Amino acid sequence: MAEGGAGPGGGESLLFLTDEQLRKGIEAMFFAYRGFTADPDRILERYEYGRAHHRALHFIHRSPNTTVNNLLSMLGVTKQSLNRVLRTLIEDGLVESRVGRKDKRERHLVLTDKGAQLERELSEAQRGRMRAAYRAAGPQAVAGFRQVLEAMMEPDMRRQYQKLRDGGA
Amino acid sequence: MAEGGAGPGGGESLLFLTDEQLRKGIEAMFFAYRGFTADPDRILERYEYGRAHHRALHFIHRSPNTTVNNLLSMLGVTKQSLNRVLRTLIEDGLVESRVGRKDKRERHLVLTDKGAQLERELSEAQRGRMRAAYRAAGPQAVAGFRQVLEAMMEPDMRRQYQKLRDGGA
DNA sequence: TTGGAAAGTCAACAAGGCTGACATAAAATA
DNA sequence: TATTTTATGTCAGCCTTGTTGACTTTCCAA
Repeated sequence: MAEGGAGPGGGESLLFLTDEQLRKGIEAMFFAYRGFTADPDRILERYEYGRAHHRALHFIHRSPNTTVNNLLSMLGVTKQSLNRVLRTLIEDGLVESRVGRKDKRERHLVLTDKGAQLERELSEAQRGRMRAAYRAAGPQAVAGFRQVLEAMMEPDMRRQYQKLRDGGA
Repeated sequence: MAEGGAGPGGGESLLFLTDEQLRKGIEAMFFAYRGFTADPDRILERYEYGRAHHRALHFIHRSPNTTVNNLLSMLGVTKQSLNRVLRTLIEDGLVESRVGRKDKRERHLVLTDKGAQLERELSEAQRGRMRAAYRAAGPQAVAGFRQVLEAMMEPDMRRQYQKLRDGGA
C-alpha cells in the first residue's frame, strides 16, 4: 500500500504519499479543526448558542435571502435538525424568515441587524486565527492548503463550495 | 480590516489575506472536514461505533501502551466521555487495558488483533481519500496544506501534534 | 382539481460532549 | 508512618445536535 521513492513516472518524488505522511495529514486535520472552531465556540458559549447556530448564521450571511432548502443542502443536516436551530434564531430576533414572493411556500432567510452583529463577532474571531495562520504560512502555502482541501471534499460539497467561491465574491 | 494590494513591505501581494479570501478558507475547512470523516463514518455505522471510537482507536494505534491520561490530553475530552467509549472497546475485545508495571495506577492501552483490524479498515478508507487529494494537488500543495493547518492549531494541540509527527514516525 | 413539492411540527431516540460526586489504589511526601 | 496527591473508574444527570417517522399546511403546476 505504501508508495515510496522517486518514481519513474513524472520524475517527482512520491514520498509525500507514504502512509506515514498521510497519517500525519490526518492528524493535522484533526488538531487543526479544533483550533478552527475554538474561538467561535468560546463566544457562542456566552450567548448560549452552539456550533450549529454559527453555521446557520454564516451561510445566511453569505447567501442572503437563501431558502431553507438551500441552507439544508449546504449544511448537510436534516430539516428537523436545522429547524430547531433556526427557530431559536428567529425567536431571538437574529434571523428573519420571509415568505417567498414568487413561491409562497418558500421561506427566504436574512440576518437582522442583531444577527449580523453576532455573525460579525464570530466571523472576526475565526478570521483572526485564519489570518494569523495564513500570514505565518505565506501565500504559496495558502494556495496549497486550499487545493488539498478542495480535493478532499465529496463531489456535491465541492460543487456547493465552488458556487460560493466563484459567485459569492 | 481588509488588506489588499501589493504592499511595499516585502514586495509580496497581500491579497491572500483579504476577508473574502479568509472566508473562503473557512468554508473550505468546513466542507473538507465533512469529506475527511465521511468514509470512516460509513464504516463505523456497520459496526455500531461512532467517531469517538475511531479517534480512540487511531491514537492507541499511533501510541501503543499510552496511558488513559495521555489519551485524554490528545483527544481533549473529559475522562467520563472517553471512559464510555473505552469501556465498550475493551468489552468488545478491540482494546486491552494493562495495569502499569512501574506505576500500578496507570492503565496502558493497546489494540488487540481485532482492534488493529478495525483500525486498519478505518484508516485505509481515510488514507485513500487523503491520498487521492494529495495526488491531485501535488507535493508542493501538500506542504502548504500542512503548514497552514499547523499554524491554525492551538498551542497545546500543536505540541501534541509535533510530538507525534516527529517521534511517532 | 388534484398530485406533488416545500416547509413546518411533533415525538422519540442516540451519540457524544459536559459537570459533579464519589471510590479505590498507589505513589509521593510531610 | 500518616497524609496528601495522582490516576483511574463509575454513577447520575444534563445539553446539543444529529437521526427517523408520521403528519399537516400551503400552494404551484399539470
